[in-house]
Amino acid sequence: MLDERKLAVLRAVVEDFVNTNEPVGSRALADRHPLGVSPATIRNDMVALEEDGYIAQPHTSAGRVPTDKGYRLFVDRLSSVKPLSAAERRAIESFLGGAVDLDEIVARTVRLLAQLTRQVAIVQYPSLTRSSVQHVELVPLGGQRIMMVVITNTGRVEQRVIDGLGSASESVVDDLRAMLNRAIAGKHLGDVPDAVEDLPAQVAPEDRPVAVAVLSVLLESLVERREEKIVLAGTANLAAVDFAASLRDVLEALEENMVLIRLLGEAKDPSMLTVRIGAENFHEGLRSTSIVSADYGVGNQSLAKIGVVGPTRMDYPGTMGAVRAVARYVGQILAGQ
Amino acid sequence: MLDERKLAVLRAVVEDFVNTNEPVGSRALADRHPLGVSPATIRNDMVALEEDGYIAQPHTSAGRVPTDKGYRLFVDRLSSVKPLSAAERRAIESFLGGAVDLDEIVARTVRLLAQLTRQVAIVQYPSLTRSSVQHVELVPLGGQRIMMVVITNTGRVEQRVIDGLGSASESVVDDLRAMLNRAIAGKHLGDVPDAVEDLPAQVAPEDRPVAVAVLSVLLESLVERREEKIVLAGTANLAAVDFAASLRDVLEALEENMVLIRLLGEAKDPSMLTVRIGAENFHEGLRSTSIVSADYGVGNQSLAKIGVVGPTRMDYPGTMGAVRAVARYVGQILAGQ
DNA sequence: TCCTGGCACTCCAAGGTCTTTAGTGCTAAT
DNA sequence: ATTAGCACTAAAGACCTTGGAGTGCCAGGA
Repeated sequence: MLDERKLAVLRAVVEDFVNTNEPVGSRALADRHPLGVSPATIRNDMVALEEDGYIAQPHTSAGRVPTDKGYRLFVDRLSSVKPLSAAERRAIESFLGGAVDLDEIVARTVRLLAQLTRQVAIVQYPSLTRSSVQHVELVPLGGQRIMMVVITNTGRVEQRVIDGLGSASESVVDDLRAMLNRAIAGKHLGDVPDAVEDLPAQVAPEDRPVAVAVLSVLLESLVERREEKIVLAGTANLAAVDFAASLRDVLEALEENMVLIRLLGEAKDPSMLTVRIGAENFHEGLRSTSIVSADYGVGNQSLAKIGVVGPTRMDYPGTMGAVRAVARYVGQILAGQ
Repeated sequence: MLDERKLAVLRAVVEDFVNTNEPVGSRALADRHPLGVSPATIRNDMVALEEDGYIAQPHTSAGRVPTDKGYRLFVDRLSSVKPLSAAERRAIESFLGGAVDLDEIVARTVRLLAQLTRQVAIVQYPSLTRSSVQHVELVPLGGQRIMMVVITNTGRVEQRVIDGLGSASESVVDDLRAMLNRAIAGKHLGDVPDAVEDLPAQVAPEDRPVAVAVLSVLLESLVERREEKIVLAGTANLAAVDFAASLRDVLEALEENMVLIRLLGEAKDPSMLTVRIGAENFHEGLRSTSIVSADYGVGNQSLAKIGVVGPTRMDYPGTMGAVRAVARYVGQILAGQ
């Protein structure tokens, strides 16, 4: 049904359309690609490709444009991830190298990815749920308040103020802190609830309310609150593109963090590049965009995702190469920290 | 030179142009505003206003459009800040009320402001330099590393990993922590350098390298590093506007945090509303935008700024009202925390 | 059987002309 | 000082024409 040459034609259509942003005709194809056949033959192939839904005509007597299905086939079978140039790799290394803390690593990563791809980049903070507790700190503030700071092994810091405690003497706080750290330091966040379950029983009855309050805030902030932070960059790159949907819809979708998190999260194959094309994205406003995402992490452990959002008409090999490379470097940097 | 009526004409021109986004002519003005004179008279006034540079014609035989200078006069003398409706005030209160920590207060504030004004909102995190130290925590990590966490009285938390220390026994860290807190807890950040100057002399000679390393990181992260965090929301609202400069330029400017910080920082009169119109903004990409900003803080102390970026053709009274109201509420919320 | 050159056909995009329309500036009268 | 009237202007829209890129199909050739 689809012989070698028809696939070559589809590949050529995608490549040319990505370059020029104009429907590509049979003559132009024959000129620019060494297909070895005449425009008339290409036309016949195009009819077949169109019947199968891989390309479409904006109107009679215009050239052809790839459909979502066409891009999908291109990504799956007709292209390979394009490795970065040596210069680009060096740029990544030097740019990410100077970061001093997690915030800065993330901030630099997202800007770097936006710059490399000339599209919108998304970076998710290392997930809380997959990391483990490095240390818990309790700091008595003035009044009857305590600040709790939890540090994870990925360098993330969560803080929360606990209010409305009656008595909270220094020594009680000290005891609690020591007890907490004994119980959960090094533990996976998922295991924290079990680990602290019987702690209240171990404190003196009069201090139990304080302990309970602290624990409930701890659990709430670490486990129940699934909110995962993400950062964007490169939205200005959208202005250059003209979308089928309005630019406004796209920008709106990008501001809804929950949508983005869900999109990134729906990667098919963990630890691999995932590409979602056009209507494959469930969100209305992103119908005319594609998303290339990847996991990053330390060793085999995936911590979170990074990704790029651009028009369906994007340079898939290049974008995929950039995303994969940046994901790897971030993993290395995090491992080194 | 500019009598009452000419000012009334200017006010009417601004208001109509903001509403319709089309050059406004003398007939339309006479119809929609009770100026009590004929179009011909209005035309005469317009000539005077144009000679003085308050309005301009896109081309001969078009209506008039306010210039930056015209908007400036409008803001300074012809309009008053429009207070929010009761419903809006209630919305603010309930929306900001549910925030649990500083991050969430800021995130909610910026989204709220974007929604109220239908423009791009900017919120700056409470400045480090103006707050004081609540507590310093040192946490020994694995290896030879220490994590330092500084908590300020505004609820902000700065963390940093200190690496490459030779010896760092538990007791040394404990001593250092106690000493540090004695020296700087409660102190203004600006006073920290003086306060810690002679600390190294107080520790045992063999521990001095550790102390010096910790102090240098502390100073670096608190004082030298002036980077102030800001958050944006509502960029999608820009899509509806058509700018003289390209949308891309505006989006690019908005991604440069340092530019925004500088813009917010250049408020003329602290603790008051500041409006910068069009070319008054030094940044190229923001030549066709205006910025309304205000300080927020606790009591008389200004902690940081919030602001709104929109087209010069914006509803100044309404925007100013929203910015002022939100600034006040954020101050209250922070005070309550 | 597959490929190719040729040809008639289609549709869009660009350019040109004309008309309409909103608005102006000026002048003379009130 | 204000106004009515009028001639004038420039942009915006409607309409037409033209050119070109591209297609589909057919008949002939390898």
